[in-house]
Amino acid sequence: MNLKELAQMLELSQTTVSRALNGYPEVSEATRRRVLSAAQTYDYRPNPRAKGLATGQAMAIAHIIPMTSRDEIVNPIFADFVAGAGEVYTARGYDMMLTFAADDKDAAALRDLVRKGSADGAIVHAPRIDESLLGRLNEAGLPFVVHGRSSDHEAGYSWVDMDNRRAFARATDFLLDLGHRRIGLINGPEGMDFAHRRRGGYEDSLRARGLSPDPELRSHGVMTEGYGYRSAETLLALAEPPTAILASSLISALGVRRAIEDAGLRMGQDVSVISHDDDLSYLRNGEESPIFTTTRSSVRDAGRKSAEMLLRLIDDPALPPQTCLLPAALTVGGSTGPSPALRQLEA
Amino acid sequence: MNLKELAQMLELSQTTVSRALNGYPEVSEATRRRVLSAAQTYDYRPNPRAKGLATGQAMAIAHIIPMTSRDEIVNPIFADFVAGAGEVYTARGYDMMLTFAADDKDAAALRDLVRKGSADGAIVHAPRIDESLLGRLNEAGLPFVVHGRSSDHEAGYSWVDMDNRRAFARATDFLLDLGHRRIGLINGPEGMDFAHRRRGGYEDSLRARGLSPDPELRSHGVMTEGYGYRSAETLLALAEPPTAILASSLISALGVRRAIEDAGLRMGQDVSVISHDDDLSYLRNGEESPIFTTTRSSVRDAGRKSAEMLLRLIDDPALPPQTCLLPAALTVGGSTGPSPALRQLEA
DNA sequence: CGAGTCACTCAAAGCGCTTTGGATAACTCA
DNA sequence: TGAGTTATCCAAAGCGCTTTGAGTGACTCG
Repeated sequence: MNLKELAQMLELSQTTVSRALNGYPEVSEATRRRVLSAAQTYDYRPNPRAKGLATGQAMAIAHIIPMTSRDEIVNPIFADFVAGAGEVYTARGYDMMLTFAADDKDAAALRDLVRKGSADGAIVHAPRIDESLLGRLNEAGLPFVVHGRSSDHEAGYSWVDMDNRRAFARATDFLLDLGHRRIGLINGPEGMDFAHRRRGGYEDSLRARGLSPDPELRSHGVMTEGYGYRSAETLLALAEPPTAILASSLISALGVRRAIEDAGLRMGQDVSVISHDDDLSYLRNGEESPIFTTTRSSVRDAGRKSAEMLLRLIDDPALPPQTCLLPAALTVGGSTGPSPALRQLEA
Repeated sequence: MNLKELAQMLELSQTTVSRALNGYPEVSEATRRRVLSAAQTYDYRPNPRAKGLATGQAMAIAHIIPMTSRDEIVNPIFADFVAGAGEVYTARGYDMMLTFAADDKDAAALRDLVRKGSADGAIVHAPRIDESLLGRLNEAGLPFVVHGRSSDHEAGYSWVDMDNRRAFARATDFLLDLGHRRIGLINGPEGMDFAHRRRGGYEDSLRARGLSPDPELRSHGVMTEGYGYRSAETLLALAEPPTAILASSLISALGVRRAIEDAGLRMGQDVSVISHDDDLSYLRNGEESPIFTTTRSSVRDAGRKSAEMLLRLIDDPALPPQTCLLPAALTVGGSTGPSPALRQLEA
């Protein structure tokens, strides 16, 4: 059942039917009702492609995942983020499409998207410190929102980001207040923007207390459980091991904890741990009482926020770049406590 | 730059240009080269919507994620699966779109998809034991592939699935061979098909040795770390606790391990653990030496396989339903050992 | 040498929708 | 009463592509 047929059934022109369906004013209420109910009973649904061709609107949002290599770690955050964004899209009738942009080929893929193409807007995931994608998207004139930021990218663009710097500064402050002086940082991959910012917050906080960050206490890597384990193992084997560790993800924090226990130490007593918690639905930080002390910010929520922002941008292209900085809550769990030195003093 | 303009530049008809571009034989090699190079230099890209309208092909695959509630746990497997499928799609020029099908509203969403609509085919994720989606998709005549199966669904459909039954039977056998007699099963959510099959394999294996499955040793739930912890805690507190535990996911296995250690026991000695491992890229089971003994099957690989199967089905609609049962490798790690009874005997 | 092939190429119709630029009839108001 | 509005509706022109059905030379062959 297409427009033409429906119009014939109703003995009306396609124009009138189209207008009735799309809520244009130049249709009498009587005919509109008639059209609407006919559309209902015949279960008419406009062909999105034809509509798109005619209007130039695709009613679809592209999610762009930069990938340097095929085998790159899939971001564990991704599923939750997308679920959040998906809620918003379905409510507004938008489709959602996934694009993997391999660094070399992405130019082509993006151009495909853009040329009044398959998507009305895009969301960029996991940007690097200097994400070349952003420049290209800006040139292309496609509305887009970045989940995260790209520190070295100077041009304006819209983003939704967690306050990584502040979160890690607060976590570091918290540990310093507990008397810890040697604090390890098991961070995300070197080139990622969020990792950059987290390190910034951590180092700022240390410097603010007159401590100079020790490169030995810092590591970068893909945040697997094994990476957390190995990094912590290395840290604990140092001549002067840290009494507290900051982990960039709950997954690697699980590895950190394992390393602590394997070393015969107790987490929260011998070694304190704070992790960032993306509030992933399948990796709750102890449903009842929190195991880890964390800086928490829901990725799903960030997905929702990003989608809403993007749709706003699409609705009104004149809008200046929007930004949204999500705070992270510092919630205290069982993985932190006073530094051993402080503990001795108290005893 | 569109076809018309490109044709004008070349002083050819749109027909010829279109044919040259799409590899039809009735174009001389000379003109084809000319067209191709012009397309190259002017960076011409056909408008996918127009192409779709004209051909009836959308060049897009829908991934359907059944959801009963907004807040349902997002499947942690999803990101990896989608990455695998995405590789195949991009290689073949297909787009990938995500659809969340809330049980009540999905009828409409699916119909949208189907009516020669936005997608040429679909992949259904995480089916329940009786997934009503499948019936609807079959009626609709849209090619689709299910990741997993739907036991109660009798009509034919194509699927790619891990051999859940066999994997869990083998794991159980392995534990039985080690002398374990009380084996716990910390399974996935009750209604999910894979959980159903895993339990089947586990119980079959027990029965084959004359043991009757003890309902007390079995639990169902969403596979978070916390769920693994609580379930294991409960099991270990039984009057006659299990000496071995089967976990349905590495994430909950981490919880199981924590519970074992919190109870003052040692994994692999006092309590053996086997987990299923979906080989997720961000949750490696010990990059160097495996921590857990697992039944492993790569979800990413399943994604690739599913996508390939679907494209085959789209290319040749006459094909009968295809199936692909992926084996799971039983790899021995440090989390299993002889049962305490056997250990004593040996001593 | 004329009919039949072959190798290329083209004009135009069509995919299903929106939108422009009228048309028509019914009303208004001086 | 006749010009100016207003409220409805319509025919037809796109949107950018594929594909059908024909046309045009050049070439083969009996």
